[in-house]
Amino acid sequence: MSGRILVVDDDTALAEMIGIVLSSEGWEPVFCADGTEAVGRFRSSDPDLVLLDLMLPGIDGIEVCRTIRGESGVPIIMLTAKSDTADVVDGLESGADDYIVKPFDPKELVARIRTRLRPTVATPGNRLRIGDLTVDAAGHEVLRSGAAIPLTPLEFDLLHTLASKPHQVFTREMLLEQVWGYHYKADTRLVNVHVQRLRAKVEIDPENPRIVTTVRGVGYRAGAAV
Amino acid sequence: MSGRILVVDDDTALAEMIGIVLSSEGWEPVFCADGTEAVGRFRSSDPDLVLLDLMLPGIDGIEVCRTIRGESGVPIIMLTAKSDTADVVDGLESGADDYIVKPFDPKELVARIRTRLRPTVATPGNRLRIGDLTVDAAGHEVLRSGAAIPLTPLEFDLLHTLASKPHQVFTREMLLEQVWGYHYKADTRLVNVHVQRLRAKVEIDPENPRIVTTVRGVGYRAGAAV
DNA sequence: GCGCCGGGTCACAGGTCGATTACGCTGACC
DNA sequence: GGTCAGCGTAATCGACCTGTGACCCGGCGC
Repeated sequence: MSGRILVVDDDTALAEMIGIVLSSEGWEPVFCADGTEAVGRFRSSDPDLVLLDLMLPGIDGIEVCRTIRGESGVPIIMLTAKSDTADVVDGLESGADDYIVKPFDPKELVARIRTRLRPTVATPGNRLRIGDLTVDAAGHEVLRSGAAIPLTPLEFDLLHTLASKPHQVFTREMLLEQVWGYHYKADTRLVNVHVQRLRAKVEIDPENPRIVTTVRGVGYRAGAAV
Repeated sequence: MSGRILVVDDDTALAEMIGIVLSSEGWEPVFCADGTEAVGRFRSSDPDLVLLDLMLPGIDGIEVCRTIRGESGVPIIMLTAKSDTADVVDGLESGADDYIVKPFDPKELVARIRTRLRPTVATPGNRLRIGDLTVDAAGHEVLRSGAAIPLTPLEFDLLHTLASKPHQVFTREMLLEQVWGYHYKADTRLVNVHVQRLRAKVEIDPENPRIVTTVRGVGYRAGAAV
């Protein structure tokens, strides 16, 4: 789970500390100390998340937040010394996704960033749960009640992609793009075959798939119909 | 933006206060005071958001959070008296989307709930409500009290189109264009047949349709006459 | 009562889509 | 150079949609 993070704060000492924390988690910090530059820096760096101080020289943080939110759905976390509830409300209403009050514990910062970067729904660490399976992204393996199920790299990527957004339907085109990296039109029957191979390994009863289910006319999804 | 919100808290006084706040914002609160019942209550009520106390009789809040997150991408906000950072981290890592420490300002609660319910790019909460049904566009399925109703692709498109504008009457020509893509004149009886097939699956009493109603001489609409 | 119209119900045949199997290719490893 | 796991392609089979025609039913005007 890597990502580029734009840090907008005029307190250079704090920004430096944040940078260290982010780097240690494997994220790439991009800095900006001025509100007027923030939006331009956002456009040029195209980050995966924005840490935004409310009190900024130049434009107000709220205004920056609105502008960015107007252009993008990127997660924005407000970061400020103000603790007044009214400010929290204003911040969230202006489009921020979260709000952290200084001083804060770096661990909490990391946890909240990770939550925002999490692809919709995921479970702790790098582990996804789907049905009675545990998909360990870091260890690149799939576990059922503690026992590892051997999968080929492709099968693992396929399962991992599906499990990253449980219940969301992926079309074959989406899977070809995300798993195979085919950005152009390709034979979608390829997906059928590999879903079948994946099922043969992970499903308890391949006749009635519960891990990877078919949505006729659309595609596949992780998780059985409730 | 209306929504059903499941409140899991054993402090009945607090729950009542929260209920008042939620109602005043136009949200519909559903209560649960016990951890062991929380998951079942979640499945039956199919809420749009969950407010979850960490300290619960029965199962631990963290465990409840994990279970719900394993089944659904519904936003979860942790609500707790603990202010230790480690708890915040645990809560977020277990799949919660936000974390509020008691005591809290109702305004902040509302702001954070609104933020989670806000349609974002990352979580396209494309869920439509029609009668007692939930139409999940992303998951491409229709739910009645948590249970999925199997529909064919065409039936789903038809219901989704009707549900996208509740109470609006669609002529058969409009439906042929939007659902079938027929831009020219075609046999409109085709629509009758598929509406009938759809009703046979989604209506509790097909004799008295309440999900898809007929407007004689005009067409069909989702929802009963007002 | 009778005929017309709009809509509901049913059965069937063709077609589409997905599951499954088989087979050839390739690159890694010994 | 041989072997084998992993992957892509093709062909077949079966299940399920889906469009169409036929018929029924109730309301309405004559």
